[in-house]
Amino acid sequence: MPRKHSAADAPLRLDNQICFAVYSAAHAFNRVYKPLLDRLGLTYPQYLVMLVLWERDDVPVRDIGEKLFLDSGTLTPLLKRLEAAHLVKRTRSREDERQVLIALTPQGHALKDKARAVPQSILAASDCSVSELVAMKDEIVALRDRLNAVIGE
Amino acid sequence: MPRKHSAADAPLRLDNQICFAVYSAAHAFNRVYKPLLDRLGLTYPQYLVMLVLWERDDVPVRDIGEKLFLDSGTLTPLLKRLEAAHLVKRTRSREDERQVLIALTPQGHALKDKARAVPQSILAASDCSVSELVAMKDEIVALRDRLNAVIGE
DNA sequence: TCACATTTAATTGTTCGCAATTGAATGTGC
DNA sequence: GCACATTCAATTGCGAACAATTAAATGTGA
Repeated sequence: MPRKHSAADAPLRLDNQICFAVYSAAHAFNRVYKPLLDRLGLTYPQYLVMLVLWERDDVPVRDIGEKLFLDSGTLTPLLKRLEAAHLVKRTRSREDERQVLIALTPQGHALKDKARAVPQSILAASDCSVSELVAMKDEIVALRDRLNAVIGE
Repeated sequence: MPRKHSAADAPLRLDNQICFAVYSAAHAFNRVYKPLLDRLGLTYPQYLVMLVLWERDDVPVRDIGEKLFLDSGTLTPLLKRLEAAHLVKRTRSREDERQVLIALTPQGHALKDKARAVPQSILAASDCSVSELVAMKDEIVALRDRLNAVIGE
């Protein structure tokens, strides 16, 4: 007779699933970021794009997509919103007319200084030592990369 | 003179951010789940709702939301889709007419058996021992709960 | 050169996720 | 019993996220 909490059901229990842990942690991060990013006028995915651009400017959409694991269906409208906010400029590459190059505007560059406060606040909110966070991050990245390897068959 | 990779910029670098690790790992999980859940006719958030219901049936929307950290704006349309797929039934509670109770249909119950294959496939894809995954899961859940505690001031 | 595949971004349609609002039901203090 | 706040789901609007398709530019082989 199957009981309410049979051992066979353990793998299906919500609290046993690492994917739900990751899923719900991502949402929790988003909620902590929200008020911080509101001050910058950015959403979290837009913030990620800006992080990429602050590292290297004038890159094709495809490069941004590879770093963030996002495709053009997500990035095209997002980048248009960043352009509407005067943070980036989108121009067709002259060497390869298929590519659209994304470059920061002066305002986009300037926003970087304001953004420096964000990681500090997040560190405080996580209530955790830097070394612990780095260790966790490395584990999660390793897991992510193994998962992504499976997707590519 | 700020160089290309100055130490002051380290906290803003994408690869140093645990939140991006979590964010991208969540997407990677989603992509691994996709083909498995397609066979069940479920999306990942729908699968999470079914996990909750397989543990305890006939619960108000609010209870599901608390377990999954989702609100009615997300759950109402999702539950209507599950109802359209004949997996759940939505009925107003007679004790409290504000509440909508979600109950599994026979088909919803039956789907549980097919779902048992899912966690196994995920375990294989993560290419990791169960004990390692459990340890990681506990760390991530602890981090998530600290973040959620900050949100509630 | 010319047919053909590949690359790249854009578009369309569906589903999440959440903030803000609405409206009905319930509970509370007086 | 009645004004008032609270609770709950539903709704609206916006921004991701992604699959599938489209269209243009480029590369490749015969």
